[in-house]
Amino acid sequence: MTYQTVGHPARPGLPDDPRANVTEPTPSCPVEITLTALQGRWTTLVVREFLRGGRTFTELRQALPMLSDKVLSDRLAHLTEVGVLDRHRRPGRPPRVHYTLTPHGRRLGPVLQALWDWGAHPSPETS
Amino acid sequence: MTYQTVGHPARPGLPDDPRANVTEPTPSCPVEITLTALQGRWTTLVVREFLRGGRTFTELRQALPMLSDKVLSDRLAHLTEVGVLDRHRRPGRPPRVHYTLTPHGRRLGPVLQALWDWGAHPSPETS
DNA sequence: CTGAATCCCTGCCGATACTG
DNA sequence: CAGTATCGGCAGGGATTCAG
Repeated sequence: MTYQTVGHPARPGLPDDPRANVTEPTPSCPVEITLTALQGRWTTLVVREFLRGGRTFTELRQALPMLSDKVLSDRLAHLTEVGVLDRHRRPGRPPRVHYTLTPHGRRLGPVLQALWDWGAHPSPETS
Repeated sequence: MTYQTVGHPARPGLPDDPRANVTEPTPSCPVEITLTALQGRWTTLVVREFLRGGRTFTELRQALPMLSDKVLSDRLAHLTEVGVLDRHRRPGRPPRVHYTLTPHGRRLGPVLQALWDWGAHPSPETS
């Protein structure tokens, strides 16, 4: 945690970092990086399944029956690409592929927690 | 905070709530609610501007020059609708509209902080 | 079994032009 | 000044089919 401000009290979500002043949704902004990693329908639910332990393709399909194979495949590939998941081929019959969270991926726990907290808190404005 | 588990240690992002077991991206899931509120390009940057204080349409346009009027208007309407912003018409000449964060919107600070933290942390896997 | 390829459809985003 | 209306382009997501 080195991004925190030193000159004045920390304002949540507003670290004293040059990237906190971007005026465009540039990919170098940490917030954009995270949202990109979690981007796409079903992605957070897939991550949630992994927070409960390693999973194979088939197990995920059973846990999320409404998710099509193609999209599941896309999500797993995406999450692997951004360093959230590790992919392990299992030799043998039938061939299965095992996915696990990387340490980096495991750190998404607090992120989902924060998203959950805000959404779980009732908004007086929303009808 | 009543969603926390009671029977076993809390697992971050995995509260002991029936909604934590949804198998679809249903709008009632708190995580979905938050992601819906922050949905759309530029949205987090607009929220960031408000964490720095109330803003008028013109001030926002100056702060985010690459953001078109239409999209800015869309974002402000969306954020107002989900209870993040309050809208105040300023009578007089020229007519200005002032927006401020609601208490609910102010609670997005920690959310953006969590998103920032994860994205700012280097991933050993990402090329 | 675990995806990859293809196709279509929908919704977002951006630009431009117009109104109270 | 602060939006609304409209249009086009493009990318995301779902279903189906094919391959290693």
